[in-house]
Amino acid sequence: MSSSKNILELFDKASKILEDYIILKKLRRTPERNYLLKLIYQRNDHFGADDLFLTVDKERFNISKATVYNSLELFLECGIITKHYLNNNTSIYEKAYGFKQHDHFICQECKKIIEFCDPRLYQIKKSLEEVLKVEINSHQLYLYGYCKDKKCKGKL
Amino acid sequence: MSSSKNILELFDKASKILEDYIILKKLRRTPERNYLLKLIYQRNDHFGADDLFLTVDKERFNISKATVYNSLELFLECGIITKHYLNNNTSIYEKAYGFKQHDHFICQECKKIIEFCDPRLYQIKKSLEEVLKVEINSHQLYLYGYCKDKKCKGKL
DNA sequence: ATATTTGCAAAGAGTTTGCATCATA
DNA sequence: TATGATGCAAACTCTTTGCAAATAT
Repeated sequence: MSSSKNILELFDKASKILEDYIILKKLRRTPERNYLLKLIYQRNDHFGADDLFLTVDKERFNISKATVYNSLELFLECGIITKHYLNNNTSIYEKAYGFKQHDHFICQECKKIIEFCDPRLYQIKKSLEEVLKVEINSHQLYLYGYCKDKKCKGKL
Repeated sequence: MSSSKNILELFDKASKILEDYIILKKLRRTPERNYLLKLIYQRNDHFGADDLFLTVDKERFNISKATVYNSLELFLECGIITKHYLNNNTSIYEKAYGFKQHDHFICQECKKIIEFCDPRLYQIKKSLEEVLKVEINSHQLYLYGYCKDKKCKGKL
């Protein structure tokens, strides 16, 4: 979700969260992970593991797919990125720290993703916790349909 | 979502929908598809393509995975089943005709799925259509958290 | 007769794993 | 120096595709 906050500042805070997590779990700092996190916070889209892999500057870093997947997993664990499972059995990711939890509308024709945030969802979640007798700590809502872009034909 | 209606009756109506669709699209009736649809309406869970494949009575039918996938695709097209993309990049399906559109809570510990239905979601969808200037024709809402089953340890 | 649907096997895409090497604490 | 992390390649899983044979209309 777009934000007026400085990207660098958010990257900085995400880095600190990662740092803390690394200390907590007695892991190790690596240049690969730092670089990947920076790449992620530089982009403003939903990207796949392979998209990220392809944007690695091959002159400066020799980063393998395994490392990309390992790093994404770690970033997920400490909550600085989120992961979505869209309609083709592949995962897409987006930076999460400093960005409001939000949901997605996906155009079935042109695949455009529109993000939105509706506070009423939180009321629904709260009341469902009681009704279902569960503890809810996250959600993903996907709306599917057709956008009305000139460029998009929409439903025929 | 559990329903008090007769399973056979629902299967019957789903079959008719399929029948109409087959005529409309000038496709052909096949015993494989009929059998698979019956298998689907006999079960009450969320199943993968392979789960369905494995329940085929090998004595009576020699059904390939390709046919399973083809059939599921067709059933989806005419709306008698629904498809979900859960957290491991595989698809699960469930019968849809005669069952209320509903959403899912997934326990992160024991993977149990609890279904629910909240009418407030429809209000949200309606108003988002105006705000986002889109046409919404379906949605999927997944809530994640911990259930409070005795059998489930929940969050540690 | 015609063209859809099938089974089979192979290909494909995305992700995970095994292992030797590297490098951080 | 002990162990976590890496790169590489192979393995794996789920899904799709190509093709010849079967079958519904």
